[in-house]
Amino acid sequence: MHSYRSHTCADLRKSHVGETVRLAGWVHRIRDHGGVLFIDLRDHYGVTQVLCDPDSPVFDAVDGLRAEYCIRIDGNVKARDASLVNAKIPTGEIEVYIRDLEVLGSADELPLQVFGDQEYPEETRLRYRYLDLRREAMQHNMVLRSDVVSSIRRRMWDRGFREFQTPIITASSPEGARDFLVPSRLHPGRFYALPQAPQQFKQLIMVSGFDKYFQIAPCFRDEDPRADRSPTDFYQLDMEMSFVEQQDVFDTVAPVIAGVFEEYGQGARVDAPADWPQIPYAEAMLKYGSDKPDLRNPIEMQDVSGHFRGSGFAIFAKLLEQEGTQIRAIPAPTGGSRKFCDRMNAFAQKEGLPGMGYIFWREAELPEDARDDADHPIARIAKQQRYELAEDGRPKWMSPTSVNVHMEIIAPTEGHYWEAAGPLAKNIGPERTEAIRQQLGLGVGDAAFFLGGKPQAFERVAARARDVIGEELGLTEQNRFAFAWIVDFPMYEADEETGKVDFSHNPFSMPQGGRDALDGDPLEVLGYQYDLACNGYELVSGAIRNHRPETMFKAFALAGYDEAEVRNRFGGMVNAFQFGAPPHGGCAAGIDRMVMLLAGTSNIREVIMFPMTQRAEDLMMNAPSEPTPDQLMELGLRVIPQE
RNA sequence: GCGGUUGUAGCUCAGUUGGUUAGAGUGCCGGCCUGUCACGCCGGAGGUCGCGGGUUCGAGCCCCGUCAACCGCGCCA
Repeated sequence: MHSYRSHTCADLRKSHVGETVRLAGWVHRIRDHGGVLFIDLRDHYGVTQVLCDPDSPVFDAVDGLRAEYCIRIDGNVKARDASLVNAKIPTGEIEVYIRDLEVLGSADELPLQVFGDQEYPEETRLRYRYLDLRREAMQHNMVLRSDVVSSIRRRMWDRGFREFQTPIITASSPEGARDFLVPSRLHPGRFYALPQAPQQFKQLIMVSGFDKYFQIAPCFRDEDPRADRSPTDFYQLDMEMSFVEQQDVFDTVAPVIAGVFEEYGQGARVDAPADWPQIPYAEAMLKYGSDKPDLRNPIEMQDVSGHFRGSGFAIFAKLLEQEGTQIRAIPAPTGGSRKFCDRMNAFAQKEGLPGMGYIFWREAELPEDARDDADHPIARIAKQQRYELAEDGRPKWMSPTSVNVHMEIIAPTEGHYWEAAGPLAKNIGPERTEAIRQQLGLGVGDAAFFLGGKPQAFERVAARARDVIGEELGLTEQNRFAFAWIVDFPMYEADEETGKVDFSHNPFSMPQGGRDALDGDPLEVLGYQYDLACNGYELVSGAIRNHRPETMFKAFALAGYDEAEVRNRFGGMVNAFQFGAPPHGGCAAGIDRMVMLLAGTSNIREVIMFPMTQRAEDLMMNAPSEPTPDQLMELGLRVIPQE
């Protein structure tokens, strides 16, 4: 018999009854009934109940076992009595009567339990990651990760892509994030860098004529992490194709992504690639305040500046006199209560804004003086509200936003109207609030929130407010993966303080309109640069590349890099482009993020085997650590003591 | 670099207005229990209240500083 096992802990069924088997695994749980001991023996595959009665030659040894001992047992498979079958586990019809025991690895008292679903602080989980990983949820996440990667490889392969490995120890690409540097022993004072992405290599692979490349590639960036962003290193499905335009890349990648989400999305609705909208960057920022909108949330913001210009609400009216300012409304169907509005206002303040003005609509009786006076402003408003049914009987004011939220609301009842409530409404008067209501397509029971200033200053909070409003009002659809291509990214942006023009995204992207487009205002130039957003996350980022050296030099010149500097920094690629570079483009999809979405978590560390902490330390391996003096000497380095 | 939350038994947490000996669950140790599958019952051990300083007759609780984890800002072609 094999030294450790004849079966796994998930194998045994009624058909094995009578056999002598050998199992190995961990002691998941012990139930001691004095005369009889039950042990749930667990391995990667499942759990089998092992029974030890006083007749067993190893009774005393079994009595000494504790949770998470790694053991090997021999025993006889016996059927359980019908009343004792455990329907929760596939092996629940049998149990193994133990005859021999070998302790393969004993266990001290545990810093975290493998059994059960108790939550533990991440510090504990990361320090004892190997125990954390034994837990059911983590075993599931890691298997999912492996399956997703496998599925991606198969799908790419099936589309004619081939996987090639690119260097890990390579040259710095100083235009992007902070590099991880690796000192060179053979060249003291010089450093390699870990690639932030295989960007230049994959473009060189296209120049080399391979046509379609992909790689499950590690990427390294020395930046601070977020919940959805791993520090130090992460993995991307990196891909590139020759002789393609933007739409060709979309048509190639979308089925791969959609296929993976359908395969592992556990029944959640996956929008069909044909239905993925292509939203220009500027439109995304206006409607969602973000270039990675969550389209499960139907709320769309609108510019309502016109209604506040010269209005009685002095704060906004004055604000609008400044250049580049705007008042943006976030409609909140069904959010029409003071309690909800106040909570959202407090949210905005917590996020660092002065606050969020709001209006909400409620049904109110017509004022005395409006009842018999058809020209009374309130009477006119009431009349409009009563007759705004469309031909199909649907309220005219219903926007796509509100249409599936409250179909039952038709119009104000006789003698009533929809009164706009809230301090903001009082300041700007009934006509203006009614115009806002009509523009936003809201009705009784709804609310709208208002943010003013320069869009860059409030958009981030507006986007989060939109998320929270959609979530709290139950407008954001669950069990769905909603995708959208964000296109037409600007090539350049101006630094807010210095006004200096720099690349806003990938400097290797082809400007729309090519070389000629670069003669005008740089801030107007759009790139063939695109992202794929899914449920509020940036899942994919890519571009059609700039493969013409002269266009590239011009593009870099606009950002203040002269030809010599470009040759110095990107010499390998620039040189290559002088020898017949094909038009090409591609993208990179975040593997960790994809698995995170599929695992239904919002913490990327849940799907990374051995993640770093927020301060980029590995608590388990004790990294980073101090080098020995010999190592430093050999590398010709000296550490400057920090203050 | 900045802001916020958290830090109490091995682990997860409670701890009131600053007031006697800091509690519960779980785990651990001991005892009882032959059908449990989150087994049950009885008993026990286990505490630098993150660390340092301060206020006070008295600090887990208030103040200052500091460390760590997390969340966010900056950052992230």
